[in-house]
Amino acid sequence: MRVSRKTAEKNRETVVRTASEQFRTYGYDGIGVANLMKAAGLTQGGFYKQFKSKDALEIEATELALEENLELWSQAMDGASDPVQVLKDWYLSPQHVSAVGKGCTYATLGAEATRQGSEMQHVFGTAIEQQVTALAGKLGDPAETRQVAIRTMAQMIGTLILARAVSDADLQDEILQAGRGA
Amino acid sequence: MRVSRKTAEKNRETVVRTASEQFRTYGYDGIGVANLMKAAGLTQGGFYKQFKSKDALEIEATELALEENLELWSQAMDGASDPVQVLKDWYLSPQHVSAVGKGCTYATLGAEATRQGSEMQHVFGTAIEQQVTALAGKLGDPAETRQVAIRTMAQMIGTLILARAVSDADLQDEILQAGRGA
DNA sequence: ATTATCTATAGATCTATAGATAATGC
DNA sequence: ATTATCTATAGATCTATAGATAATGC
Repeated sequence: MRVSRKTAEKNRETVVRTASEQFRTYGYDGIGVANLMKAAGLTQGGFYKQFKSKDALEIEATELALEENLELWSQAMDGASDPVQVLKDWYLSPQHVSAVGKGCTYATLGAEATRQGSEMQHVFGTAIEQQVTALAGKLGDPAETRQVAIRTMAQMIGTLILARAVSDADLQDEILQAGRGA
Repeated sequence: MRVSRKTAEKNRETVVRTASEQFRTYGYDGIGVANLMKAAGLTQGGFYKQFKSKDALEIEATELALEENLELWSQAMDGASDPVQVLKDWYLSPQHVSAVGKGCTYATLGAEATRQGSEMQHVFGTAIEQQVTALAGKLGDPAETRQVAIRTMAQMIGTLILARAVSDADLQDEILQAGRGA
């Protein structure tokens, strides 16, 4: 039953990574500790030896998801001559629309974060600040870049949420196209 | 205990209206039938004589919330010479940011709707289509108006979600200002 | 000997139902 | 007599804890 400390550390990371995808897919309240641990290949009993509470895991999993976000945006824009257009095309692709669990955390959990208390808001606040700074760095005019970066982020997030909320394929297409344009 | 049919119908409407606010505030999974009925001034036992299931109430309450949305946007733009700017100023005001329960349903429940099954997606799809059509009707150039309407909606929704996800007042202000500008 | 994970379960909460109560509506 | 709402509760599920099990690490 017992595993080595190295394996235990790996198991813990697997739980956080699994949770970061499951929360994005089902919401914080949409999946319980038992199913989370099962999805990570473990049993529920071990959970509270690794984490203080489900709330604590929500924070850790969200931090990981938001770090991945930052990394993915960076990669998408890397070396592009028109970084914003490349970012939009990647972010608003059908692949990202259907990749809910591995996709943008702002779009999946941003609205729920508002209800999760001040610690979660702090996690989102820090991440948004970093994301805006990183995106602004890719742009030209330093005076307006932060405002442009925020508008670009908001536009993409709002577009992805609308596209996903819709079942009609034509309307979804129209929404994504609008987001990619101007 | 029993009340007149007229009162019973009124009670049912109170439950739907209360639910439309409570779901926006706490999420579909964040409030139970017992607390919902208590918030409407009734007890939980009567619920299932009025509604088939909690899912059925979620659909009805969301339909009502989305109808109110359409109405509010319309009112905000009514008679304005620059309807989009007026709409943005109203939508991205500090009042709307804090009025979660009575505020925009796309921003509070749009991401969760994706997980609630095809019936809920259909409800959102229909509402989005109506909202886009109504907003496009307020704009000029008929060729691009739907795309502009969608972009405006997405931008506002994304901005509101980001603003609410943040606890830092300065960052929230910066986000809202970016959304109101160009 | 220590401890990572397991099985089992306590206690709270959630959806849904059953049957009692009392006012309406024929 | 009918029925809108109430109290009470069944059964499922959720978070969290207790104690058993068996492999690691001194």
